[in-house]
Amino acid sequence: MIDIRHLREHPDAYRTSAKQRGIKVDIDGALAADQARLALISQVDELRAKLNIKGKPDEKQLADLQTTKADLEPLEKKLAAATDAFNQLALQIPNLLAEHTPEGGEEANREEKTWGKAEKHPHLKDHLTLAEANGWLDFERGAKVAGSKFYFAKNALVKLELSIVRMLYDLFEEQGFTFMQVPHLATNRIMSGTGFNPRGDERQIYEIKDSDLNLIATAEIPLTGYHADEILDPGRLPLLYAGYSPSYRTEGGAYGKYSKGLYRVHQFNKVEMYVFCQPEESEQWHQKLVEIEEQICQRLEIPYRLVRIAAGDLGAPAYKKFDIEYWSPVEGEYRELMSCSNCTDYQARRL
RNA sequence: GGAGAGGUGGCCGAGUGGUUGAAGGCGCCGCUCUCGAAAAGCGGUAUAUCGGCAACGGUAUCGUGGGUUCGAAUCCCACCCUCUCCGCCA
Repeated sequence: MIDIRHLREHPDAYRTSAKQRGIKVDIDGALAADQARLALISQVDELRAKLNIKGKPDEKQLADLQTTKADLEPLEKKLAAATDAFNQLALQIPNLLAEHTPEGGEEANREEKTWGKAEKHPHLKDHLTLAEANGWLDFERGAKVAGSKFYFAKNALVKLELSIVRMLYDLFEEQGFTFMQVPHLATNRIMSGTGFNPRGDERQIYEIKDSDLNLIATAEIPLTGYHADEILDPGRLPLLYAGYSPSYRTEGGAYGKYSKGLYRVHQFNKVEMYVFCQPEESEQWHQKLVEIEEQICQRLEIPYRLVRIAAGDLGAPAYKKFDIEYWSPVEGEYRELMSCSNCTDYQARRL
């Protein structure tokens, strides 16, 4: 959710952001709905003020109160409808764009730096061939149990993951993060507050039938919801959290994208870092998180590059985003490994 | 799954239809006292939103959503959550 007062004053900034992201939103409609809403709020408040008398009314007052109440009811209904109409439009408006966000789609993503040697070794086995040959991955049986793109991980691969997570635990502890295991289900409200569409057309989320719960697509979702409805004392900030959880994604419409082996699977484990901080510190913390991600790659001796994500490749909540892509020596190209976004107050306002 | 109890401000806790946004206490902030601190005393201390340059004023908020009423923290209905006991399963 954007700041409506900011939108009133700077609608063009939001128009530009939406346009560059390739998101169609009705800014003028939202502003008009906002004005309609404001007009109704003052009318309703005025009538409510009349109703708020102190003590017991006499008969004449009582008659007036009943008239006022009759006038108020239709206005309240209008206001509720106007508020809904406004919210529906406002919730679709994406966050602002940071300065120097590259214009264009995925192809406009800008390489900021590289680390390590990017050498191609086509004679090496790819991860799937290697893992299956060693009995580390079993997609066939995964499919038997849960369908295509599900897998069993075994032995050394499991040990590798546990080891990496253990390493991250130490790193996060060192950096002052609270490492959490989180609920793997979240309500519609928390999902959409985070910026995911659990029930929309483009949804990538598994929903739980006959409930308003969904499987999380990232630990970002429960971590964002962790402080929902709370007003945080600035003295407690920054709050540094890390979450470790499976991520469940339908990956609908993923055909055509690179999807061999462990790419585009429906379930994978992931660690998420999350910081709640003062607005004026968010740029600094964003940089810090990117730095930690780089440190992780460097400790693991994984060659990578840092990429600034272009406007057209950003989701609605992100104000600024970097990806870290690791170098794949088999394919001879960089592939997405981690990402890091500054969402400013977008999720905070929704939750 | 069944039975019971309960959800009130930063925290504890009063409050069963009308000057209750809510007693009292704790905490916090300011002042007095003190060389300083503690103690004591006095005063102040919720959030959101609308209007206003501001002072300030209006509205809403006592788990959530509905309902009754001129008026609801208080009465009715549904749901959510917590605690205790029983059952069932692991």
